[in-house]
Amino acid sequence: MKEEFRLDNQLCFRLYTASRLLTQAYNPLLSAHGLTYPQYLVLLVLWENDAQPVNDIAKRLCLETNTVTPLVQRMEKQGIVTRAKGTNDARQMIVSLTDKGQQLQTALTDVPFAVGGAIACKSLTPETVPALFQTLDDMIAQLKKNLKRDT
Amino acid sequence: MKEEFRLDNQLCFRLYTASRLLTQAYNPLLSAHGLTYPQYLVLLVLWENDAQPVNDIAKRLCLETNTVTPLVQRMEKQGIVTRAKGTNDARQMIVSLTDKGQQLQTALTDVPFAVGGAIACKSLTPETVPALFQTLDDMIAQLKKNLKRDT
DNA sequence: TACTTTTGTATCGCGAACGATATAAATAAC
DNA sequence: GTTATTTATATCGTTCGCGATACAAAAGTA
Repeated sequence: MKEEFRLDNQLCFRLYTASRLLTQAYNPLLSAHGLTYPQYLVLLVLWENDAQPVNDIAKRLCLETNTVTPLVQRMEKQGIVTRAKGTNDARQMIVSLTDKGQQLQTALTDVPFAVGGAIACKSLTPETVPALFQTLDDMIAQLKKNLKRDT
Repeated sequence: MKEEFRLDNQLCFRLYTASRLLTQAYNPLLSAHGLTYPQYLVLLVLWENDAQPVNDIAKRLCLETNTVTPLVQRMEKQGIVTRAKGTNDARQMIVSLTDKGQQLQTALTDVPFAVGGAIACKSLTPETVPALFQTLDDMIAQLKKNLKRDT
């Protein structure tokens, strides 16, 4: 058994597991409002800048548009967002928050804190978090560059 | 716009993105052998210990058995593993590697190195990786504990 | 022994995620 | 100005991932 194949040596498995478990921590908080985690991410994007085309949302979340399109379609069906053809560019589909979508920001105020509590551990301190963010951002940037190159 | 809602302040979004992009880096290497990333994880588990029940594989990967069952069913169809009822406990379904499954370990020898190259960046050094592993392991342990408590 | 509870898998349904493909609109090339 | 190319979405098919449910086997209990 080669050392490189040991599950405990895999960075990817750690990221994969941490991501899934952390998403699970969000779930009860979000599903109480009929939301999923990816839908919550779309809301974060729109709360920062309302009325964005599907493509911009996808780019911001590093997702493909064929993931985002059905995602926002479901959100439209729930009355959280509206979808309207772009006026400048008729190809674009502009996604905008409804009142309900805006109000969710208030309803979800305590979500970040609740999740923060669920992951609080001795390895995550005000000193270590910036370094962790830096490392992850660096990795993400590197992966984006390398993945794009293969296209 | 509250600071806690800024996408750039979200740990979960970073983990989610890093995990997905890193998985995408595995994809061309694995799909060349007809594998997906979760199937590769099952192989890592079985290469360490062959002939395990579905439940043990699921626990090792922090997945639910209703995710692993169809996963190994597809792998069985591909001739990578076999599934057989347990002799001690007839409820268990023991998953074992076929010769083809064993040989994949040789065929995939260079995968860890290729992926290592794709994420190589200045934030990932022999000095920083152990700390990163520690932080992620710590987070994962904490999340497991808190998620279990809600059950 | 008979009954209840727990455990291990499996099935179903739904929402992602993404490769592949299709289509219309905008842009570039000629 | 017509044709070719690129761009923005959308649709389709497959594989996760997981909550809910079902069911048989094992373990615990009376």
